Amino acid sequence: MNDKYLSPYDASASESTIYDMWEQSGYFNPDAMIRDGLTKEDAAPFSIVLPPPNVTGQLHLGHAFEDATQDAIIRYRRMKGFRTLWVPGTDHAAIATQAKFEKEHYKKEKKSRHDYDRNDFFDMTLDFGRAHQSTILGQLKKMGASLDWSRLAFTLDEARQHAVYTAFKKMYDAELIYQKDRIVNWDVKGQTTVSDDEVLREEREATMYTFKYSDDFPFPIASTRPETKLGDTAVAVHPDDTRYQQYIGNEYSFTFAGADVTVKIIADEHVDSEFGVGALGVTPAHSMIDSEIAERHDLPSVQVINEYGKMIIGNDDIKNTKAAVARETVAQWLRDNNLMVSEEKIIQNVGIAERTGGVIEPLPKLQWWINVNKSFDYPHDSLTGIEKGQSVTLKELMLHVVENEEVSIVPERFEKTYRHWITNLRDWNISRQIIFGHQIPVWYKDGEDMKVSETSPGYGWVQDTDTLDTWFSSGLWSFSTLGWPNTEAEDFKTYHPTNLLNPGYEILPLWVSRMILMSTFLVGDIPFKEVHIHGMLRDKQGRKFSKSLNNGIDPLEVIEQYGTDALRMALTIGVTPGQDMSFDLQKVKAYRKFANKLWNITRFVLTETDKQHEVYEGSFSKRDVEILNHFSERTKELTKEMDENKLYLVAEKLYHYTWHTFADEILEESKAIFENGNDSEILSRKKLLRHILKNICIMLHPFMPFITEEIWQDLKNNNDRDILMTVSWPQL
RNA sequence: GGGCGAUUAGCUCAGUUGGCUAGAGCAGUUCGUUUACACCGAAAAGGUCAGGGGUUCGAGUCCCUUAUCGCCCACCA
Repeated sequence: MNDKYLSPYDASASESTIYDMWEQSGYFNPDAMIRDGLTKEDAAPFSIVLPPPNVTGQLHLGHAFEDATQDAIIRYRRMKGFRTLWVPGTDHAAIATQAKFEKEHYKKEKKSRHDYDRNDFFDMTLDFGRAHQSTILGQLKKMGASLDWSRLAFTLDEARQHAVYTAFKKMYDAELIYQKDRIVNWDVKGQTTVSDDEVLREEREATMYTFKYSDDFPFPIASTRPETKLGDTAVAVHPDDTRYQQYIGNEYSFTFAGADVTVKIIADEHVDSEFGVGALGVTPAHSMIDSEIAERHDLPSVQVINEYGKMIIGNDDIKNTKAAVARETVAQWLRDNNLMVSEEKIIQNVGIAERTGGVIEPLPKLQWWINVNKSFDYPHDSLTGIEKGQSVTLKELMLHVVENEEVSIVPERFEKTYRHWITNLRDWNISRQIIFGHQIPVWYKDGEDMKVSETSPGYGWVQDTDTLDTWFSSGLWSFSTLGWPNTEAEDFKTYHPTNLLNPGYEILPLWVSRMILMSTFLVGDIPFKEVHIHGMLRDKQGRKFSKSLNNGIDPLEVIEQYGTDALRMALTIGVTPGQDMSFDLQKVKAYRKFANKLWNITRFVLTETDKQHEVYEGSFSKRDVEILNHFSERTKELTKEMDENKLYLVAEKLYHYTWHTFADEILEESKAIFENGNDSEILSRKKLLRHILKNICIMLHPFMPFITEEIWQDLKNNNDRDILMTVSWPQL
């Protein structure tokens, strides 16, 4: 026996050696598995794309959680004989990365993006991202992730750039991408638009002002933002509201805080007559709802606030001041002119940009959009339930594949969330006024129509300066990583659609739905068959991990102290899909003990038996047959649960069997047999111990890949495969 | 305002289509053991499955309702 079993299992001593061995074997790559006859040539494919981590920082425990789950599934499928591919990659995370880089760079150099040429700034940000990428890849390896590194992708590399531009052109040609001046979520601080999903809500105290526009105006209106009222072009009331019937259709002109305002009284179903005074001042330029009303009634739009959050009209006290300041100035003006009816403190939700924390100022901007409600003739014939040429909208496609169960969402309740979200989906604003990202492939030249092209159409053409929303490129992830737009690429043909996606529920609208949109339109197929949703990790007290709470746990430190296998078990057992889980180091500790238990079980077996015992040809004793039958029943049950991705059950049952059946019962009674039994009983039992321990290693391998591989190296027989990772799952 | 989830042992959670005496890990109790393992073993303890009502031969599981906590969506101006 190897002396190393005389001391407790030391994860740190063996894990990196084991990982190197795997990596050098090349078997993370399914092609190598086939080449060496470890996977059958005609084996069914099984593929997962790694949700690409943002290159903004390091991996946290949440990533480790995802990695543990996906790697367990991948390792299982590989052992099960599938042609198994897990594609690694990272996300350039446009605005998040740019914001972070700019902040750190400013701290050091006192220079911002405005101090650099566009290309230089882009390159600097890219370098920053690349540096994080290499850290991230190192961390994934520490986790034991059996990703095929030969297929590493980045959402901003050349191949993905080509995919992005191809996608843009196809959608533009189908008239699903359009350019339009519309109200956007403008992040004043970040100086860019953000999509609806990147706007967070924060409760803030505000004042509800009730006032009249002028003495001549017949009734008061209410608003928390009187400064925007300089841009009102209508007052909307409910059509059935008797109080205002007589005014509908009238037009009033007056000067309001120095601005010439003309409002028309209109009737709109949207107005809630119960709320406030039941009359809504319509500001088409600075409110999403109001702009919709304006569109219905064909009202003009007057912009009041610019990109810097400053007033562009109004009297001298107001013009050029910040909107928040102007609010009070206008309120004072109302008081001074005896127009103010009442002021009431209320709590309201304010939109905040997710990445920069800046207040969102809705204002009109010329932007690029994806139209989710436009009908078009479906160009593919490969999607179940939708025929080629059938008239559909992107929204309908997104709903169809989920309702049709082509894409199944686990747990099922998230289908409701998904459906609800898609149903209310508005057009997707895909342009961003930042530098780090895919520059929009649209070119302009004086006197010519704009052109969509991957490269410059020729002399004198200037490219659109906006970049694409980062989710545009990650929406392509399931197929841009597999060779698309070359639809003849081997990987694309073999591995798409992928089998499984393992995202957190918070990313369902942002990413999962976008992948479905892109894939159903561009490829004519679903991006993945199953969405296996995970919950969020929380700390011991059930709080989110966050910087402000400083309760973060570095997975690498946990690994250093307890070993990757222990961490992986802790992130697997007791975790059900979609359910949040609180993380406690106690748990990791417990599974480190388990690793050591397995270590000592091995020590016992290696001490008492040798490879010769495995080929003992006598029959098993009656008791051993009983044990074997029981074990194969368990194996059958566990295999079924693995097929259903019930990792939390399998891992726990293996833990229990190993410790409390194999060690506590079988090993204990073996001692007596070895002392008092007859030769055939002893030989039977020795063969049995090796057989079961080997199978435990095999089945535990997806969860605890390192220690099981380490043990396998000492346990394997001449006719066994060299590397446990490539060994076949028990056949029944 | 709308939607969803959670509530099971001191703590963290399982409990698949309703079916033996409701399980696991950790913590705690008692005893034991140092030639596989003290990162150990054995034994016991611990639950009106949030409350109430209903369906059923049978409910932790299905339905209704109440309560508490949490999350998501929604620019009542």
